[in-house]
Amino acid sequence: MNQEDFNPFKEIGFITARTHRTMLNTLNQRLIQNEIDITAEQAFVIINLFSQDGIPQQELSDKIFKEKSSTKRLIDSLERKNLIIRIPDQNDKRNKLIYLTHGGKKVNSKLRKVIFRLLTDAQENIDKKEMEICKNVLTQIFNNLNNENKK
Amino acid sequence: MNQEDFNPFKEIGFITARTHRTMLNTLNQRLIQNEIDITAEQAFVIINLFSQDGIPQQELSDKIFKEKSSTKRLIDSLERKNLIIRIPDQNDKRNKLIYLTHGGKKVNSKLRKVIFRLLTDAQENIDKKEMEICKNVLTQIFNNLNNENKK
DNA sequence: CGGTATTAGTTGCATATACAACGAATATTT
DNA sequence: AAATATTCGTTGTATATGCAACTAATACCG
Repeated sequence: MNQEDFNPFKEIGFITARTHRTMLNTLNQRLIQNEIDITAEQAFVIINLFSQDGIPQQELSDKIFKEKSSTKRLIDSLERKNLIIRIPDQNDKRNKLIYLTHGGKKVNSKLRKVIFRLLTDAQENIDKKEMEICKNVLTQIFNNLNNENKK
Repeated sequence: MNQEDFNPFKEIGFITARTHRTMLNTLNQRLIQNEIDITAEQAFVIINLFSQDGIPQQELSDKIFKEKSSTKRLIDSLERKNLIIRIPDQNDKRNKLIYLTHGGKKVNSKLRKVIFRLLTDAQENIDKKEMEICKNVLTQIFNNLNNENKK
């Protein structure tokens, strides 16, 4: 890569953005097709809560790598749909613990099937080793930039 | 990957989203630090226009893989900053051609330096061959899902 | 113990995005 | 040529996001 003549559209930033957007849009479309009334972003909150029920908002933010205000609003939208509930933490009144409702748990299992299917379709004709390399590279980029942000 | 026990947070969808967001946020921060008064998304419009000046909005949309209404609003914001101008196409009055202004061209060269620097930092300690594999995998995923959308 | 710093959650604000519906211009079909 | 279909740009609507500023609760420190 050369400063003079590099083509930003062939670089990792643009390629990652494009693929991310496509996966997100496809998931959103499939959620509608499968009559699961949540968005792709909300889906990841549900799935995370299923394995870690009753965690504070801040902890959830850290898991899904979103700003706490963004996470709050996702939680708000899920609460309106009665898929999660917020319960104040008696041990530390700053915290609000998030729990999946019965409805939330039902949605979770439908969700997982749709996501699994999407991932399968997305990875068609891709070598498993190359997929692992891809994930490692993306994780390394994330670490490179993230460490720097903490300086 | 097994339907029963796959962990969505270790799959390509989540990893791509996380890395994309981090690159985007880092670029936005650096643009502010370098006193370039545009956002990361607007930056890609400028850069694309520099190599393809005077194209219609629709064509620009296709290049940057965004919905035409999203593209329109990016163009609106750049027009407000006097970095681009819209000129109606006399040959086909449906089209509006987008041109960089003098100010837009000046911003473009500052931009490229910042983006080049970001890409360099992002790719620290990453093997070049593995980076190429990563780009190819992401492009394949994009194609897999994109072709399907057109069915 | 009391003042200060940190943390969790909230809110306001600006930006980005997709989808659907629409009008105007052009292309296609009959 | 007239009717129909497509294309381009626009707008309304709903969602997502980050940053900064704020409040309340807790932790830390002198």
